[in-house]
Amino acid sequence: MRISELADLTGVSVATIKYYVREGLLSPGRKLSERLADYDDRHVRRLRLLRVLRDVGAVPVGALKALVDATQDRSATVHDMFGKACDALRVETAVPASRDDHTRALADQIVDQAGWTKVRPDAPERDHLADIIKVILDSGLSTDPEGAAAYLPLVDAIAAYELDQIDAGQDRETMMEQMVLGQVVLGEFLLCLRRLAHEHHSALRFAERR
Amino acid sequence: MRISELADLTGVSVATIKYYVREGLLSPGRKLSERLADYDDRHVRRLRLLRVLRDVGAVPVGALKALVDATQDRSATVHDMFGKACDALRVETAVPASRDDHTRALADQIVDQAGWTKVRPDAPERDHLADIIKVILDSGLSTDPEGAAAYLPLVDAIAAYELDQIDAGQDRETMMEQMVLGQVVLGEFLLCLRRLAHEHHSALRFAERR
DNA sequence: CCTGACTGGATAGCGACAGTATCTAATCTA
DNA sequence: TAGATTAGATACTGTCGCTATCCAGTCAGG
Repeated sequence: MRISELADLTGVSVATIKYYVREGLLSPGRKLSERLADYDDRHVRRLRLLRVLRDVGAVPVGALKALVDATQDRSATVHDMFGKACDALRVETAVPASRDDHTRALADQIVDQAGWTKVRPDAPERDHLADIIKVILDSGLSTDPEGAAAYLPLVDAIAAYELDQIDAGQDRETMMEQMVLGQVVLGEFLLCLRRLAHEHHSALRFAERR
Repeated sequence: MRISELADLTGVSVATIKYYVREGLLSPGRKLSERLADYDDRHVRRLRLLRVLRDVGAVPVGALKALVDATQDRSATVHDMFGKACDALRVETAVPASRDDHTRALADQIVDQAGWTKVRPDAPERDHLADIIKVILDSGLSTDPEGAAAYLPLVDAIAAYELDQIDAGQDRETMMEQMVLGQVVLGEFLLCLRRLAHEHHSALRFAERR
């Protein structure tokens, strides 16, 4: 199919498609001649995926590039690929405070306590967790620092459920797609449900309070 | 205190403080004279809060303004105020697709099933949930549309725990602060834990797979 | 009293980001 | 053969969240 059809089919403008090709998010079409290339349904799929990630998850274009690159490396295991996806999808929280050994230790302790033995000891996510813990402690949010424990089984159940949804029988590109969509869209789903639950529980507690 | 002290204390530049005052995120200092105003520790608190919301949650300045405005309305109940906070903190997912009655019905059904009876029938979050459900269905993410049911008790437990952390004995501004911090920072915490859990469970399932 | 640093307020500018638009020369299609 | 379309390059736009500059008035130290 030609580029204009691809644009019509996906609702993405021709200019944007060209931009994505330039940025390496989308492979160029198969060249038929100097001024004509052919796009197939793999392009349609990819483009739809990219749009969902941007529209729903506001994933920056640079992160999308990292995701594409991770899929490309065919020597890595699926798990390595997923690890790179997690790294790319983590929003860089700008916490300029210097690294803090204490909170980092707390973070490791939480991972330990959750029983997530397979998390790389050098996973960047651990530092990120430490940063967030630092913010929580600094802002006096948690009177009970062990309260995190309450989250762990719940989060574990959610993550296990989501991973079970991924069909191991598919090719790696499809699996990556499911992983990334799960991470972003179901993450949004989760936060949305949580806001609704907040509204309900806040009503139970504070409806009368002025 | 003078503006330069406020800046030093919070690590926010004088120019940025002026910008926040312009945008209505921060009240102007108490005027001592034509060219001098006094800032107190309420300004320090507010400023620290604003920075956390921006640095950790990437909350847009416009949403921060909505939050401040919601706190200002002293006639509303605490619950109304929290409702406005939820509205402001929802990232506008650009799903240009037309509203869909079917997914909206599904959304209402989920809220129902969760037992969140106190959620306003016209809560904007319901539409947002409908949009996300539409994306989930369109992208063929969920083979099992009832799978959402698995999330509900977990999310409910998390939200209930978080609301219980809010100290009803405080003034409304402090309660709002706790609510908003909980929403944003603990939301980030939750997603961070989830990514770690994803890494663990992905290792269990796909470590060998190439 | 003088001088230089600082202030509130207004306005203009900047850099990153995510596209858009324009142009060119070639090529396809009616 | 004429009008539309294309790949590719380059330049432009609009939004966001600050920054920088300017102004004139004021304060604090010597």
